[in-house]
Amino acid sequence: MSPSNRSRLRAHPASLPPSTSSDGTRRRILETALQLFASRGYHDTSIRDLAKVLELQPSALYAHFASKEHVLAELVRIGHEAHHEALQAALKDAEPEPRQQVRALVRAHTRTHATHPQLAVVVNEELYALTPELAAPAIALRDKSTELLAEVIERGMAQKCFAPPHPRVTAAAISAMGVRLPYWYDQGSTLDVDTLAEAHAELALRMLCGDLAR
Amino acid sequence: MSPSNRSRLRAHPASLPPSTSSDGTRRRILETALQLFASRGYHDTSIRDLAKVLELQPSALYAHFASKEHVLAELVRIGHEAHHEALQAALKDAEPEPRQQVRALVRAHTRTHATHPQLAVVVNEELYALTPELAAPAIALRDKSTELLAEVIERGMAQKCFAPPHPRVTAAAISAMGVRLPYWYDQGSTLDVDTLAEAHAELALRMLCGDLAR
DNA sequence: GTCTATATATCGATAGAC
DNA sequence: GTCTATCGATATATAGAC
Repeated sequence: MSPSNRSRLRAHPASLPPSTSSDGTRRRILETALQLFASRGYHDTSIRDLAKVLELQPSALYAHFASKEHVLAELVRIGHEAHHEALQAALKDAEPEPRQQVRALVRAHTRTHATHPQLAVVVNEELYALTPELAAPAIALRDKSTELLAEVIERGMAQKCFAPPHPRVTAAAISAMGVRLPYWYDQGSTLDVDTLAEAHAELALRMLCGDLAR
Repeated sequence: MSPSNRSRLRAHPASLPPSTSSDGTRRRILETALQLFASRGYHDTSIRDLAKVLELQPSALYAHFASKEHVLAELVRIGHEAHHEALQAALKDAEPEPRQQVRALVRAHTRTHATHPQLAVVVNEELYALTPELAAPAIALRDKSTELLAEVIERGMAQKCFAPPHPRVTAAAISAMGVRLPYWYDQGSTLDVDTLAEAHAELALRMLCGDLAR
C-alpha cells in the first residue's frame, strides 16, 4: 500500500446493493474489498491489506475467491447488474412518452451513483484491471445500458420533442453527470438525493429539448 | 504489470502540452510515463516497465527523478497548469458577457481534455496516489479553475440571463462533460474537436439558460 | 548520466495441519 | 474454513564503477 493517506472518495461505509446474494465471510470480503478498492485503488490494495481489515490470515481469502482479481470481478459484476436493472425497472414504470422516459432513466442513473458511490468508482475505474475474459460480461451490460438511453433519444428526435446539438455527444453528457457524482457529491449533505436526481433530469431535458417548448 | 492487455484509453501517442519545458531524457521519461500511467495506471506500472520501453536500465531513471512518485507529481503539475492557463486565457480573450464567458470556458475545458486525453486521465485518476504534500499544488489549481466557472455562473444569475435548476449541480454537470471525454471520444474520428467544443458550449448554455431566450 | 549488481521489502498464491 | 509457514516473483531504490 502506498504511503499516501489520501483517499479517492469522501469516506463512507461501503454498501453493496440490496440484491447482493453473498453472505457470511464471502460478503464481508466483498464489502471490505469495495471499501479499499474504492479508496486506494485495486492495484494499491494487497491481499494482506484486505486480510488485516477482515482480521483473517491472507490465505483464508482463497477459500472464498480464486484470486484477488476474482474479488474485483465479482464487484464489477454486481455493480453493472444493479445499475442495468435499475435502468430497466425505471423505464418499465415510466410512461412511454420520450421526455418521461429520459426523466426516469436519468433519475435511476443518478440515484445509483449517489447511493453506491464506492461501487460506481470501482466499476468505472478498475474495470480495465480485469482480463478481457472477466471484463466481457460487464462491458456487454454497459453497452446495453448505453443503448437504452440512445434509443429513447432517437425516438424523441423522431417525434420532434428532442433536438439536441449532437445526439451522441448529448447522450455522453447526460451519462457523465451521474458518473462524476461520486467525486464531489457528499451523501448526508443538505443536498438530498431526490433533489439531485430531479436536477439532473431537468438538466438532461434542457440539453435535449433546448428551445422547444416543454 | 498485470496480465491484462486491456487499456483504460483508446491508444494514441501520448502528448505533453507545448508549454512543457523538459527536454532530453527527462522529457522522454515523462512522455513514456504518461503513456503507461494512462493506459495501465500508476500502481500497475513499475519502474522496470518504464525503463524497458525507454531502453534504459531502471537505475538510470533516478538520475532524472527522485522517485516514481515524483514522475507522477510532475505530470500532475503539468496537466493542472496547462488546464488552468487555458481557462484563464479563454476568459481573457472573451467578451465580458456571461454567456460568452461560459462559451469560452467550456470550449477551452473541452479542447484540453480532447487533445490531451492521457494527461487528463492521469491527472484525474492518479492524483490520489500522491502524498498530500505533492498533491497540494494541483488541488489548489483545481479549486481555482472550479471557481472560475462558479463566478461566471453567479454573475449570469445576478444578471438574470442564467437560471439553472441548481447552480452547484449544474456547474458539476458542465465540468463532467469534459472530464469524461477521454473515455469515449476518439481523436481522428469524424467528430472533430471544434464541433465537439461547440456542442459542449451549446449544452452548457442550455443547462444554464433553460427557457430563457438566447 | 548510464551501467552492473544488489539490498530490502512486499507481492499473490500455495502446502499442509487442524 | 481458518491457521502457520513459506515459495517464487517482483517491487522501489541504492552503491559504486565507468
